[in-house]
Amino acid sequence: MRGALRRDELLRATVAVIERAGVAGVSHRAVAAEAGVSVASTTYHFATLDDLLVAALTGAAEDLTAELHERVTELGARPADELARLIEHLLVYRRGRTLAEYELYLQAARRPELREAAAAWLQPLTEIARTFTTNPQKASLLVAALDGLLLQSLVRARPFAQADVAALLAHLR
Amino acid sequence: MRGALRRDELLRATVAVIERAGVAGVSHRAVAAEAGVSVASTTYHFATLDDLLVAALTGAAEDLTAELHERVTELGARPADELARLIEHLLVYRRGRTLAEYELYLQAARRPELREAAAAWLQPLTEIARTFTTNPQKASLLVAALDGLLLQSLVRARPFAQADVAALLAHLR
DNA sequence: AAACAATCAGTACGTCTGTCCTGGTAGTTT
DNA sequence: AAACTACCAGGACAGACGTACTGATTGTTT
Repeated sequence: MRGALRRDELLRATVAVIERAGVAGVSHRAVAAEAGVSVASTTYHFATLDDLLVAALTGAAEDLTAELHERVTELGARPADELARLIEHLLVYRRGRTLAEYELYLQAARRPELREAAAAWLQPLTEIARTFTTNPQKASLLVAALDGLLLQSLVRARPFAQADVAALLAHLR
Repeated sequence: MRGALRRDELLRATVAVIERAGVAGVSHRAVAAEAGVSVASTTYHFATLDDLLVAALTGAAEDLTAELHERVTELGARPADELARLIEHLLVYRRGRTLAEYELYLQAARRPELREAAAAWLQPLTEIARTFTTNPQKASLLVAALDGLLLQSLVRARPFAQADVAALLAHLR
C-alpha cells in the first residue's frame, strides 16, 4: 500500500500539467516528468489516460469542495464583499488552478462518468449562495452568476474590480 | 481566389470535429477527413494547427454574434419567457454547437490572440441583457447568469425546465 | 529466512501527429 | 498561346503518443 503516496503525487502532478498546458497537454509522459517518476509508474496506477483524467477531476472536485466549505463558515456580516474577495482569490492567487478546474469541469459535458463529480462541484457554491439569500431561486441565480463571472474573468485575463463585483452581487440578496 | 470556398468549408469541418470530439480531437487529418479533402489542402490554408483553431474561434464568434443579434430584435413583451426559450434552443437543438463554442471560448484563457474574439462573444449577450433591464449592473449580472446557466446545463447534460429559467431570470428585471 | 505481491525503472512497438516537399492541375494574366 | 500563380493531391519524415512487456526491487507475510 505504499503506492498510495505516489498515486496522490501523480494526481497533483496531473493538475499541475493542466495548469500549465491545459487538459490537452496531459500525457503519461508529461505527468511522469512533472512528478519526477518513470512512465511505467503512471501507467501502473492509471492504466489509461482516461483513468488519470477522471481521477484528477474527482480529486480536484473534492479538494475544492473541502476548501470552499471551509470558507462558507467565514461569511459574516458583509457577504457581498466577502464573496467578491473570494472570487478575486480564485482568479488571482489561484488562477491557474481555477482555470484547470474549469477545463476539467467542461470535460464532464462529454464524459457521463464525470457528471457526478462535476455536479459535486456546484454543491459548495450552492451552500455559499444559501447563506447569501434565503430565496432559493435567487440562490440558483447567484450560483449561475458566480460561475459566469469566474468564467468571463478567466477568459479576459483580468478580474473584475472587487467593488464592482460586490455591487453586482448585492442585487441578488 | 477560388480557394475561399474551400477555406470556409474547412472552418465548418473544424467546428464539426469539435462538436464530435472536442478541441482535443482537432488535427489536420481529422479536419481533412471531415471535409473530404486531402491533408495538404488544410495545411495550405492553415499552415499550423494554431492558425486553424484561431480562425475557427473567430469565425464561430462571428456566426453566433450574427445569429443572436437577429434574435434580439424578436424579444418582445415577455422577455423572460423568450430568453428561456432561447436558452433551451441553444442547449437542445444546438447542443453540440454550443458545447463547441464553450470549448473554444475557454481556449481564449490561454491564448492572448483569441481574447478579442472571445470578448466579441459577450457583446450580443450584453445587447440582449440591455433590452431586458435598463440597470447596467443588473445587465452585467444577467450576462454572467446566462453564461453560468448555459455552462451548467451543458455539464449536467439536462437543460433546466424552461419555466424555471424564466422564473429565475425574472428576478433580474 | 523464504516466499510473495506490490511497485516501478527501462524499453519497445505500432499508431498518430504536425509539418514539409514534390509535383500536377486548373484557372488568370499577359 | 504562353507564362504564371493559386491550389491541392500524395507521400514522406521525425517525433510524440498510449500502452504493454520484462525484470528488478522492496516491503510484507508466513
